[in-house]
Amino acid sequence: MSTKASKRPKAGPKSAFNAQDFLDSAGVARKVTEIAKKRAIFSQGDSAKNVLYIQKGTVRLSVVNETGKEAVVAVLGPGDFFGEGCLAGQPLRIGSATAITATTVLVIEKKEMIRVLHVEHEFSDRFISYMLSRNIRIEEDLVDQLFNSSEKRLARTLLLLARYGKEDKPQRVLPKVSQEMLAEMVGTTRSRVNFFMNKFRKMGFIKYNGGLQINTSLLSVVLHD
Amino acid sequence: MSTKASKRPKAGPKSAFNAQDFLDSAGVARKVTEIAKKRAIFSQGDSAKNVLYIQKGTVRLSVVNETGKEAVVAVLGPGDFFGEGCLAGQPLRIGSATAITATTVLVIEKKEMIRVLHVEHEFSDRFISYMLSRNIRIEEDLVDQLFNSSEKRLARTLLLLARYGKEDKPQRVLPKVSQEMLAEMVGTTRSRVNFFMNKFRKMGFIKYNGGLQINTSLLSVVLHD
DNA sequence: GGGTATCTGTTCAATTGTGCACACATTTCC
DNA sequence: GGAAATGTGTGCACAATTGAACAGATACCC
Repeated sequence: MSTKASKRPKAGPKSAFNAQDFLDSAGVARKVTEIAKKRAIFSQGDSAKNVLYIQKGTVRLSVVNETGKEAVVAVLGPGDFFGEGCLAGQPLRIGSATAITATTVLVIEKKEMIRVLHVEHEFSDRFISYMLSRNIRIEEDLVDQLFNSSEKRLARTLLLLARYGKEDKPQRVLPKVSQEMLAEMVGTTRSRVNFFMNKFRKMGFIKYNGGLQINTSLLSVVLHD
Repeated sequence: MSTKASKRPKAGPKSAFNAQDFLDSAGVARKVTEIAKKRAIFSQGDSAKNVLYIQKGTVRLSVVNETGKEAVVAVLGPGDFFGEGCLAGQPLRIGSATAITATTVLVIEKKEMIRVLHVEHEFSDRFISYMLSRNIRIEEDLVDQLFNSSEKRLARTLLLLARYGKEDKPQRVLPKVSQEMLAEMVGTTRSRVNFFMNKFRKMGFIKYNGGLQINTSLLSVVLHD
């Protein structure tokens, strides 16, 4: 399976907002579900009846095409919503959601979600903010695809991954991601990723010390030609 | 100027909802502005202080990179919002909005927008719906880029353009779009677009009769290999 | 510990896409 | 009308990317 294309992890950290508190106080029919590492939360083609909210863990959204190629559309973390397409009338899930690490999600029924959006302003604001920033992120990813070569896209992906756990330290050890996964995130092939990773290493932009370490400021240079 | 990358027109038609009515009834500080064909509504780098709502016309959102290449991120019509990035804290416009045809927009101040979203449920619903479908569309565009060759992307773009004015008629005359613009929408070069357009024509998928006509069902075949 | 599955490094031919260039057609605007 | 700006049809050298293969390195499971 999985041969091609895909996208980066999530952007900034979340506020102190806690969706569960709201849902509790509003008496919402919510359900907390735990998903083990590598388990599917939902699969492409499933019927779509609820919106999910991540309390803990990391979730990967991906799409598979007819020929079996897989693309990672997003990597989300605590405070992010997903599966919200059903609110726009999508009857089926257009992609799959998989837990990358052990994950806890809040399952909110579509109907409930709509009701709460009307009742709880803070919740509504939170959701709108989320949608807005997600939009910005997807649009950036799209523009990145339109403009840049796979080398630059890989550099960008690595930089975003490095920033993931925050900190502006020049060097950061990354959670382990295989070249295959990087290829799916960048939207290219593994051989291409391998080629550029070795190139970056030779140029001192990245290092392998047990985990992968990247030199943020050096690697950034790749983005600006 | 403008050499590369970009995206399709908007999706479905809008409901009978009229934002102005809401804004009027809520006593919103709104402003109606008319923009002539080809005129800029805002430009990349401008400060971002309001959200816009299209009442009439067609608007193109584009981004230019350092080297001057341009990518069309979206083509929007009546009922669509744009410039909403400022609500998520973007202080500057990350792209430009240009009127393709004579356009009438409602200019809603950021602060007002936030207030109205809290007060008017129907307006809030409308905005959320819009954000949801736009999200879906951008994500589709992204997946399209990740998976498909420029030939398929061009076919998809043409099909979406054909569906633009609705109708399921097998043939439809399109609003005139230059190959240059198509290249920006598809995310490739004009020579590539020209090559495929001629190929499609030779195969009878499209025709030039004054305007461009496309045979929807035949062209669809390209998408499925 | 040892077998198996997964990941990495590397090669390479074939395909796809880019960037130009130039002639000609069509539209737009004094 | 005629000049200038835009758009179209081509061709072509060269760059980037794919896809597939295979061997060795590592991680993971019983």
